[in-house]
Amino acid sequence: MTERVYAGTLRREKVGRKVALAGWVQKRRDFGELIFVDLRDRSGICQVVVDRERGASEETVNTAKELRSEFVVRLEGEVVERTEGQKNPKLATGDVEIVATHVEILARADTPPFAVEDDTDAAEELRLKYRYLDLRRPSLTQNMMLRHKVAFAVRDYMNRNGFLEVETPILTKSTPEGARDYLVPSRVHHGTFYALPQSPQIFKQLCMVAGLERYFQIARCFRDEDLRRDRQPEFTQIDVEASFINEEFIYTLIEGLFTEVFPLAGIPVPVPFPRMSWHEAMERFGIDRPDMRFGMELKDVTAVARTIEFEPFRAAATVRAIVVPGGASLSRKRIDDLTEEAKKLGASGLIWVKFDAQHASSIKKFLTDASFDALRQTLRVNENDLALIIAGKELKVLDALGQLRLRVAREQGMIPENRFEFLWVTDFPLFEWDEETQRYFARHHPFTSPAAADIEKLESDPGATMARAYDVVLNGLELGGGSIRINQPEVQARMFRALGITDQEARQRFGFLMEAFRYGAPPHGGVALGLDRMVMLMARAESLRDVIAFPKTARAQDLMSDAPAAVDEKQLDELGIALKKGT
RNA sequence: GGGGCUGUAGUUCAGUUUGGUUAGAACGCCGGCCUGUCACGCCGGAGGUCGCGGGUUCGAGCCCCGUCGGCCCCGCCA
Repeated sequence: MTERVYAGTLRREKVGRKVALAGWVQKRRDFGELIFVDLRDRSGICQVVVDRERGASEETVNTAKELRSEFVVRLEGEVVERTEGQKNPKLATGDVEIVATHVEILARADTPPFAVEDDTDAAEELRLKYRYLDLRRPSLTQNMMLRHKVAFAVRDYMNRNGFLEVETPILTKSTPEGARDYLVPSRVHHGTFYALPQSPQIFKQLCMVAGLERYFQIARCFRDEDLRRDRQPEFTQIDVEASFINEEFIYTLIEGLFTEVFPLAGIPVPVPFPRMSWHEAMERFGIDRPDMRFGMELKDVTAVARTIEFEPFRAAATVRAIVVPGGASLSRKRIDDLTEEAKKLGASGLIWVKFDAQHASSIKKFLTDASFDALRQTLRVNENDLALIIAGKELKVLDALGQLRLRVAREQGMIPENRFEFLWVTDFPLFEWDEETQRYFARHHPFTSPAAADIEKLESDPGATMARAYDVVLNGLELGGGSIRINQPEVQARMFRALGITDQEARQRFGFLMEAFRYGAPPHGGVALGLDRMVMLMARAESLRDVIAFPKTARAQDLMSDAPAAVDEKQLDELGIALKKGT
């Protein structure tokens, strides 16, 4: 039997070879006794010629006539160079074609509900229902291949660096706090539930207590929260933990990993990555994961604003601005829309100043020539720039302006394509104050170590305590984050107290971890990277759905299998579960 | 939980403003012809639960109410 080769790999070097191809019919072009068939397999597409005048029997021609889109075929023939004028530069294999001697239909196919081709305009809803057809489209096939390459490279790299891949339980225990858990009822113990892991956090720390020293896992994680284009309810983390290490070890490890992974998609990775404290990120970009591909940084104009007879400026704790280059040409309507957006983002209002001949501004009657010039100098604007100014409480102002910066940049086309700006964000506060519940909660998680110098602040000034935590950011997207953990039981106890968790609650929720730490926990720390997001950026995809084989919709359903679905009464009985009326 | 957009042949859409004869187009599909196509071409043909349910009306794809699904954003995501 002739050896099968992949259709997309055929090039001029293969001319003269007898080969077999197997795959799906992309397209048939029928000229009677001459038939062209585009054959697709996962490697690509190659044109096949079935020609009565070039050795194809009548039977072979008749078989080729029967072919329709998505039929599965096996065929044999010879690789032949096309004559000049017959070559197709649009096809990677366009210099050659297969002159077929034999064609066999392995499986027939119904007409697909949409054409299997890259530039499909089929609705995503339809494509998700027939996901196996969607995945045949070369761009999705290639995304799956890229994802495999990334996962494979990660395993290889981690292995070379002495990390052991350890599987942790999927059926685990709910730890309230954090995201909503997916629950799995226990049949053996009615009324109790497993939770699917939000991350293997506690187990990987137990691996450190267990003395495995270096752990990693390509781990599925589950969070029952609403979806976004970059958020799926189940997703994959590259989960890493190591003992006897510090922050620098993690930075070097991950930078090294990225220098092997991102080039798989042609993306260069200059190391080391720049680093920025959380505080600086907030001040300059109004966000803890700044997109460094463009400027338009936030500027502090509080001092100048105080000189303006405009009450909101005088009353505000702080006044900040961004400068939109050439933004003076923005229409009044557009600026009004931005004002609306700013209000939705929590700003009390949006002040704008155009640095054009008219000095147009929403506060023109308060704006003297002197203050206009002072603003011009402080902001270092050019002619025809536009300043967008927000006054108010510091965090609200920074946050709203940071969001506005991103929207304006997107709409004004200020974000360069094909640039990849990596960044470490460091020195996070350990706690965040929650207005709603009037208490502190852990910004990262409750096992994050406070900075050595700040341990005493756990009791005296929790809000000022810095964490040994870090995030790795790419183009404004959080790729991952981690921390050096607490390994001293008494520090952990103080941490729980600062979080308002009683000893009893702590024992109930994390007792096994607390107990484990009494038996000698090495200093350790780690990081978790979003594999899906990494592949999404590498594939230049718009949505996580484009890099997950079988993703869920915005309402967390699988349109192909129809999950989630009702179950039999019998199944519920076995679990001791009765549904509430009306559901 | 809130906001925006959206659902009409297999597919992508038009038709909804101003309710009115038989709901159109392109691609795809089916049959025929065709030896250099790769958006093949030419001739002929079939194909509709206007998401679903109810209401208003002499009459609803179009108006009203409800409901289901898809996408994006806010909240949420330690």
